Amino acid sequence: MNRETSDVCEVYYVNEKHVEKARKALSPEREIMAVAEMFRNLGDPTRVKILQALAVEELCVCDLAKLLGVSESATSHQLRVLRSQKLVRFRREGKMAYYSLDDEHIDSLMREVLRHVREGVV
Amino acid sequence: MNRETSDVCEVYYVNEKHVEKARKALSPEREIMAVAEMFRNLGDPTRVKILQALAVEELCVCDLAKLLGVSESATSHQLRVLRSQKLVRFRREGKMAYYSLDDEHIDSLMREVLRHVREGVV
DNA sequence: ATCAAGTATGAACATATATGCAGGTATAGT
DNA sequence: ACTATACCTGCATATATGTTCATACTTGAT
Repeated sequence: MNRETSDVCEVYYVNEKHVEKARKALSPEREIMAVAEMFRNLGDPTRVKILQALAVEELCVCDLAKLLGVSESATSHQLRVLRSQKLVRFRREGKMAYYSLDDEHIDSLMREVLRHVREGVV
Repeated sequence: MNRETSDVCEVYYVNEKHVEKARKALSPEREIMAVAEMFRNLGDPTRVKILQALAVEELCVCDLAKLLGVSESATSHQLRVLRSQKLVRFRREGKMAYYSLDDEHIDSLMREVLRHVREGVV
């Protein structure tokens, strides 16, 4: 019944106060997009494996390809994705390109998610 | 591609020691898959917004739909994804379904990624 | 019991993603 | 110079993912 007339309506259907409060907590759009893209780039089994492997020590593309059981081309593609997000970096040494984690807290991020996943099983 | 003929090649081309060492560091396949799926589910702008909003306070579907500017159906779909990963939980109160973060370290995870993203801008 | 509100689900469509292939670049050794 | 090695990149495409529409469910009120 006439709900936009009284002052009660605000807390009746869509709670505008709550919506406003939540809206203020949101990051700006470009940050949201960046965060989502970062997560999306982490959201592939092959890339997760790459990051876990690189958490131990730096590896070249052919090592990674062998480890993952996929072609070097595919490995390179995935590394490009990870590079674009500054998740891994690489150094050239002669013909080889050695990849490593760009950041230590990438590893801690992975571990935290792993913990969450393991809890979920319980 | 494959060159496992001489005894020199092991430390020359594909470094088997490194590969083996890295392989041992990898989580079992199902955990890798779970981690990847978790990240993938976090990798959508709408879902990131939902989590940021719920970090403040619990909200019902229609509040979230209003906040996000998408249909309630779409909101519900996204919430189902988040529920499947135990990222959010909900309680029914009458007709309403109030959603909240399932876990406090979801929030800390989000913040850590946000930090990484902001560093990247520098 | 009927109706409407709030939410959930299923299927179809549109878009995005991962991978292999083929070709290309850069470097080391001869 | 030339060749081979290690890696990178564009293109094509099969698969996966997100969104929309229509429909079904659940609850509270009449």
